[in-house]
Amino acid sequence: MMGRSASCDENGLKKGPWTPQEDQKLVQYIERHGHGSWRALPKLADLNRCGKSCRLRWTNYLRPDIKRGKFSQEEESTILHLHSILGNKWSAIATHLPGRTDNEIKNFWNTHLKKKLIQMGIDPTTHQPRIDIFASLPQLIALASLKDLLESTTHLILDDQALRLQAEAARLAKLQYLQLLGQSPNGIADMEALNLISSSVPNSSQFSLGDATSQQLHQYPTPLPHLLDPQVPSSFQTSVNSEIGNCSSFTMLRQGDNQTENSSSWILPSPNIPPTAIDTSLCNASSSSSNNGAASPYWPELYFDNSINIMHEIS
DNA sequence: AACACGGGCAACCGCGAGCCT
DNA sequence: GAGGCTCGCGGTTGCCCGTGT
Repeated sequence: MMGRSASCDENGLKKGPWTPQEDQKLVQYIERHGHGSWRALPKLADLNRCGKSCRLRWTNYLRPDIKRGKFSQEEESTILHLHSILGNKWSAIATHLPGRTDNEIKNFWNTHLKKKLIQMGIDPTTHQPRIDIFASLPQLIALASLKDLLESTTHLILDDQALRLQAEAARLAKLQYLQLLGQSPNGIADMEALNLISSSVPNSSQFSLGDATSQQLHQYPTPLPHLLDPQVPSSFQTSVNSEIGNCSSFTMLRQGDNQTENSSSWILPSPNIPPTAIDTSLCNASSSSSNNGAASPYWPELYFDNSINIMHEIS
């Protein structure tokens, strides 16, 4: 590979958080002379930092045109849209968000948007509904049914044998679910999703995976009412129920629900958008530019209006 | 009041691309 | 064409602070 710049810890250069004095020196120097060569800058500006650190500090924090504060709904939508096309091309995404840095967008994605998508049952990498999670529904439904059945008869059979049966059933269901996750190509994302699902379910600790043998089924809440994220509107849930295995007609609206946080409207393409057409026009095109081939046929129609322009910019 | 925990974010690290000699 | 230098990008780390116990 090509040569690489010297590491910042050479020559005892300072690392870590910047002091106001250092900031001042950097800003004053760049205002007077421009940054020029980043490698030469620290010496010229009397900073005991490496050039890389100076560049990062300037581009991510000190630049005068940086917009700080919360992301607006419009910005959030733009990021989602662009990520669905570009994948983790944060710098490319940042060029469409004036005043926002790639680092800021990346952090916002990792801490907010990614979780939001997972909670909504959407794979944050592909931006497609997570049918692998839905595929595990039968196991969980079976668990719920068994629980209901047992509950209805608990007053008749409360002896140790019944409790052992419950525990064994719960254990088997969990093992099945673990096997399912193990077979999934999205293993890690699945675990994230599971954690998120668990975190959104009251008493969800009872669904933890580490203590399968010790749990007893009668402790479980009825999973079904919670299984689909309560934050996901009913129109989506209904659609999910009827469209498992046929995701082409997903419709997802998130308008006027009881989200407490500052959420934007979430709209998945309506059935009148032929996914295959979008696949060929966008997904294929983006696969060459995106590391993950992360392209989605499942984002709002309005997002696609300027997609062609963006794709032109990419190429 | 003290401690533990988790989320958010700034900063660092390693790699690859582009340019120059 | 090979090798060196610089810059920029994306992934990751670790600190800080708010919140819960």
